[in-house]
Amino acid sequence: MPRASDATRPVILQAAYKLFRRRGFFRVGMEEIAEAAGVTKRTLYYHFDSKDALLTAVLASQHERTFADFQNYGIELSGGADALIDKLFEGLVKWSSKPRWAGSGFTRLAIELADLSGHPARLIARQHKALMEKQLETMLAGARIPSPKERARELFVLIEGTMVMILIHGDQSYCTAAADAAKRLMAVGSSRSGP
Amino acid sequence: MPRASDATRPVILQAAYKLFRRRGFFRVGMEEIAEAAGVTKRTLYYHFDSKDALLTAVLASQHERTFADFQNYGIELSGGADALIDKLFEGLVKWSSKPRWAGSGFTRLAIELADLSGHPARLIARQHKALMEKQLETMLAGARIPSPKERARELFVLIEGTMVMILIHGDQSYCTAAADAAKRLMAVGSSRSGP
DNA sequence: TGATGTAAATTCACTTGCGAGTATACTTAT
DNA sequence: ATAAGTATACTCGCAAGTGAATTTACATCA
Repeated sequence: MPRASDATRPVILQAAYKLFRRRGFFRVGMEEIAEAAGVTKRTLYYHFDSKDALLTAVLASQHERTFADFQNYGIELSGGADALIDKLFEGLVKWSSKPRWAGSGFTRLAIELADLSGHPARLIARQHKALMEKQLETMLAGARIPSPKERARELFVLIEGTMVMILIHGDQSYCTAAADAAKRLMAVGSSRSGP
Repeated sequence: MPRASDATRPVILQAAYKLFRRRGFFRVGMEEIAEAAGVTKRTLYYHFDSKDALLTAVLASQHERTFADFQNYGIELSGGADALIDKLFEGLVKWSSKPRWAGSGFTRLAIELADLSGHPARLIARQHKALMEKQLETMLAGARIPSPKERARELFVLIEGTMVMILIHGDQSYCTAAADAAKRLMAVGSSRSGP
């Protein structure tokens, strides 16, 4: 009983992303994804040629969602950089509190496929991170921070590192530590403190 | 033809670690590990009860090695914090230049087993990272940095984040960016820059 | 309006291969 | 002789991917 042409795809993509993010790529089977999406495995293969193709589509779709959200996110940056940083890291605290949180799906996949640098999913993850960093730069520029490009990169590294540490230790206090560091970095800019 | 009693174990551990770090846990088979170690799969199961047990032993053994190295590493910190930071991030540049580099094996495993927080290997990875952070604190204290505990944590987050970004983008310039940020963080300490 | 052909969409049941783990026999040091 | 250690040759289950039939939406035509 075929449903409306392209109503199934989004359902599959959403179910697959949920599973991939939580348990990784290799430990999730197509059967399981099919069940979660309420379809048969064969239907999966009707919509996606292979597991790799599904992964690639999932990441692409998730990038659309996430990146759009992040752009809206930065619209009302009435406060300065400190307000932005607080908002970012408070958001991370909230996100990482979710019961089965397992970090960024993009980061997770990049690491899981660390040795497969040519994999299309890797390319998407890379582009996603690059765009997010760029968007962060735009936000910092909007907050009148000098050298926003350099500061954005530093902030991004802090955020990624924080997510890893929360994942490893299950300790969200890394958020406040990183937020504090980030604020100081934005304030200080890149002036070598003379000897 | 049995070799000297416990000569085989280290060989297996080394071969397994190499493979686990490069390709992750789930994509490496016991057969493959056996071949790499120059033994049969059955021999693996003689020395280790299961793949999980092998993983746990591998991480434990690798922690011994790495942590000892890192302790010696900090012995001759003649220079101040800046010298230490340069040394750390230059080391990271060198390490990440290796042909098949795939980041820290501990981080990789923690992420790959993100949903299995009870897994013994996760515990070892966690302890390892905690000890490394502690050792960093000791080094910073030796370099007369104020609040070494807080600074060590910030530095650690930067390092982890840098490794992730290098892995994602294949771009080592994150090292210099992070090193610069780290130096400023150590210099500035945690003084809120008043408005 | 209503029959009907057609292609999109879905299902059930299957093959196939790989990988974890094992039963059992063999080898060598002491 | 005996026990630690290694090898050969298996079982077994799971997961990726497929073949062929089946169901429904919808356009077209009498």
